[in-house]
Amino acid sequence: MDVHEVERLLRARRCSLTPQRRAILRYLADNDTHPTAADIFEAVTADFPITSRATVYNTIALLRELGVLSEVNLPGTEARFDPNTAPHHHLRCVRCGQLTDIPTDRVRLEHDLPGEVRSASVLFEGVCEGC
Amino acid sequence: MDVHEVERLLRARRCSLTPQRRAILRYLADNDTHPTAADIFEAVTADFPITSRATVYNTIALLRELGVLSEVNLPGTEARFDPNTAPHHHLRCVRCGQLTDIPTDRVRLEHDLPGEVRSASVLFEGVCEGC
DNA sequence: ATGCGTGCAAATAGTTTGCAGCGAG
DNA sequence: CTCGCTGCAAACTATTTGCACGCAT
Repeated sequence: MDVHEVERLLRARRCSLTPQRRAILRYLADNDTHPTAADIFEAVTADFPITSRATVYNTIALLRELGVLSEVNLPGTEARFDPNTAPHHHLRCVRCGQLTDIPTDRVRLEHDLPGEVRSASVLFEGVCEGC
Repeated sequence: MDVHEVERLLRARRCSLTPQRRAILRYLADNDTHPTAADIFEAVTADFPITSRATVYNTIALLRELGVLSEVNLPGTEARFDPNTAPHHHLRCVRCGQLTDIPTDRVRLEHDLPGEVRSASVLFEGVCEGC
């Protein structure tokens, strides 16, 4: 996620570039840790102290509308967010719980589904390299 | 999900076969609609009126422990449950929102991930046959 | 009989909303 | 200056928990 591109998109929409939004963008840019809303709130509060949960949720919703943030849901966990909106897959480590992005070129996927299939994402479960 | 097999598993664990649990099992058996906890509560209440949400959640947790029920999480929706615990994939229709099971033999999946990969499930997004 | 499972209600967690005032453009 | 954005707090939704009683075994 490129901060400047997002700022451009926000301006095009006549949305304000408030300090809170900047702080959230700064935290999310190139963040591959799949933070929860609470993670974002905590990090942004440390950066720009006066920020409320509501603003974090509002901004998440806005970024999702702009198509620069995607939501990842896994069984048994809260929603997580991913500034990487290019198609990619995920590996969840069954040992440490960490979620890792997997580029599409490391996976070959074929199917014979009828109709129009627009996208496909794979969730792998296994042991990650760190474990 | 076979009701009789589950009842056997429950007995093996010395768990009671209460009317509420039977009603829940009856509803879930061969149910491919991926119901939410609220769907289950509603359906079971119609079948066996005296059932509380807590019992539905307790039973869901129990069935998950037994490995006969799996949880499916999609962005922007509550948790859904699937009595089909064999490996399979999903197709979410972008038009009607419906979630359909896709058998593994309709998909070919290869990857070069290091380490031990135990399972992989694909979420397709597209237009389903009905639409 | 005896203990697990139940309903109920309250607690908790995550998220959304209403509103008045502030601040970005 | 003006309207969108914010913080706050309350509302809401989904889920979990504590407890006393009742029912399956």
